[in-house]
Amino acid sequence: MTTRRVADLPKPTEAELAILGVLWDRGSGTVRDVHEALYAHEGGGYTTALKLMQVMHAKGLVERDDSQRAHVFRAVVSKERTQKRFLSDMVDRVFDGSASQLVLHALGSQSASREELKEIRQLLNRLDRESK
Amino acid sequence: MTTRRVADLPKPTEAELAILGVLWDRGSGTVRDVHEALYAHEGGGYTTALKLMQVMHAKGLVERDDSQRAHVFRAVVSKERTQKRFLSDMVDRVFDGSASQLVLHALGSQSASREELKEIRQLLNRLDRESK
DNA sequence: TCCCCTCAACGAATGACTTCGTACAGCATG
DNA sequence: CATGCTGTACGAAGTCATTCGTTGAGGGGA
Repeated sequence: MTTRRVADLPKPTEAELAILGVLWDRGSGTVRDVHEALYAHEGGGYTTALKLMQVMHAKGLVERDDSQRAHVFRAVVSKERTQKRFLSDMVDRVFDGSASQLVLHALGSQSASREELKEIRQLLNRLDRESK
Repeated sequence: MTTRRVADLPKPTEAELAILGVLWDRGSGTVRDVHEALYAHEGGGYTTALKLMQVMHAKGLVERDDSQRAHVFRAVVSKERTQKRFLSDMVDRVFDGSASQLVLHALGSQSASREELKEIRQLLNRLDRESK
């Protein structure tokens, strides 16, 4: 396996997702960056972070610039695309394929600010118009 | 481990969730019921379903009536509670804790019927009123 | 009674994810 | 050059989820 279409990339695991989160925030990062952001303060070993990132690279989830001694990693998949991926997986597996059921649960149980509610309402209006 | 508070129940795995889905639909079911609903048509073995349900029973996810020769299983956790659980896990892990970000993604990428949109709007109105 | 069918129990094998120990390379400093 | 620091590579071990084969119990029918 040398290359892989983006659509084929495996779903990130728990630990991989946390690492992607750091890379999305920073744009890019070394193993040390990730280790300090995620593992250092709770005793996680440096090589644990390293190994995970090597695995992620093998899977194609991250790309690596090894022109520096400390290799620089960058996420291959965008945050939005990954969020969408997780979302539709969950709609299928947990909400019987009904996204609006999920939305109702999410709105009902979690808190949203007034601005967020406004934003949701605007999207709702647009959807309403489009579905005419 | 003999008993366990509901709140402590482990998050169902992929396969466990599918089995819970059958039990939620039917109210209860035997291993054979579950096997036929999920595994039979794709060549999955009977003992695979059995083992999974034994594991689920050991974890406390299902209860078992063994007064009949074919034990009858029933979900311990409700569908709604489980949906909520998965939802908030995902909000934390994938959407940086923002439920409304998740809602926006879900509304944007998935389809919803007009009735569903209406229902969402009503909930939105109520939330808006309450946040005053 | 004897055989067959359905069932639960159990253990083994596999594969994925995670964690960590060890080895080794490059570089700077004394 | 020797030492120490920072880095990558690699493999082993542990855990968990999943799948399946085998065994044995129990009940019904020939």
